[in-house]
Amino acid sequence: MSETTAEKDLEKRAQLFKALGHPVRLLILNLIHAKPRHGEELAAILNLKPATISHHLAQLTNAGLLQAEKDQYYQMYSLVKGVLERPLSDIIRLPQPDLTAEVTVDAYQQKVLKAFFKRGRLVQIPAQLKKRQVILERLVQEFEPGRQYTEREVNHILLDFHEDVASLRRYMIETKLMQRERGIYWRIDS
Amino acid sequence: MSETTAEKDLEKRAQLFKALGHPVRLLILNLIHAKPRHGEELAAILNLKPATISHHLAQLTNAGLLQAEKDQYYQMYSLVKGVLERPLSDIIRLPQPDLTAEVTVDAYQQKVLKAFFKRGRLVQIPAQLKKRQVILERLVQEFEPGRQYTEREVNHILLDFHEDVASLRRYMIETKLMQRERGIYWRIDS
DNA sequence: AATATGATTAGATTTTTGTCAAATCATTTA
DNA sequence: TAAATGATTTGACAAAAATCTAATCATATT
Repeated sequence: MSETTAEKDLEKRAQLFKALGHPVRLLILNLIHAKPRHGEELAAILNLKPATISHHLAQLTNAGLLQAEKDQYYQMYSLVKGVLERPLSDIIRLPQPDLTAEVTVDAYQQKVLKAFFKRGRLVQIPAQLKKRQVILERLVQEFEPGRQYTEREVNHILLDFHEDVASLRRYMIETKLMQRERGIYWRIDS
Repeated sequence: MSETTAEKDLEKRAQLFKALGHPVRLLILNLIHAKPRHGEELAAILNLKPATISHHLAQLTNAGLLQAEKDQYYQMYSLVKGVLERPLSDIIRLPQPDLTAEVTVDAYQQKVLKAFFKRGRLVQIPAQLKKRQVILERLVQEFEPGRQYTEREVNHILLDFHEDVASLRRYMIETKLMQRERGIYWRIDS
């Protein structure tokens, strides 16, 4: 199983928030914000063991929020400034937002389509709006854009999928996927 | 144990980041960012059980990132817009930054002071710069600001704390806590 | 060189979090 | 009214995270 870069990136973004998602680490950031400090000092102030502080500092450094610098044999930690100014949305948002949206819609639609089509035929017309919509959008693709159909032709095409062609026709019109005038039907491009 | 409001507030801030600190929840936010969605759809897309999604949605809603609205018998989730625009620093920072700083410095200093003073006397002059600094800052407070002291007077005062007054005097000058000129010493206000 | 001090790592334990199956609710359609 | 569907809650289990003690490192002081 190879991980895609997008996945790794996602994990990294979550990691940044995870680093911020602990009260002690927020306190540490505030203390260091006042001035750079070393671990022992933080441990004394926060009443925690140095090992624990070390652990928290490692997480914050890892996430790119802190930087360490040696001073004598103290390890002085200071804020990495730019990061904190970024808005949440900046970190939440994925690299290719539209790509995500694409894959997405498909997954749900496919589930519905799979549930209602058996051997190429429509088992049932979904009662629920959202599911029916998915089905109708599939069916309308059987009609060529721009071309005009008589009601008889429409029925013929729809009969391949379900016997209740009257309902299907009506739904098509209702949802504005098709339009009718004087017995002639045509597909409406979305 | 009564919690202070500051503590509760801190916990709440951490909670917001915690809600963001999981890859699945970042994906959910991105999906909902594209358009409002209901739980079942998210479950289908992310290939997780509805119960799990419900759990994640509850966390995001709790943190004030999502809002839910009934549509038929779907629960449609959408983004609470303002929140995502806030910069990280806005959420990290505590209400009273200076108060924190105060309490803070004290805790470390007190630890050092406690370690080196026994029964009012200085057990030992700390070898380490940072600790010595804490001690010196304490000692210099024995001198009145603005007043001038002879070396003999200085020795007299310091002898109450430690026998090696020569070293203490030297450190005081080095660290610019006091100044000397022609045998006269005086305290320097920071 | 020996000692002291702060930082880090490793291992163990406790606590918190993520996930699912099953049960329950609420709403809508038949 | 009965059946269907999505949402939520509960309980159980697995995985991850927080904390500590003890051991090890690195640097500085004596």
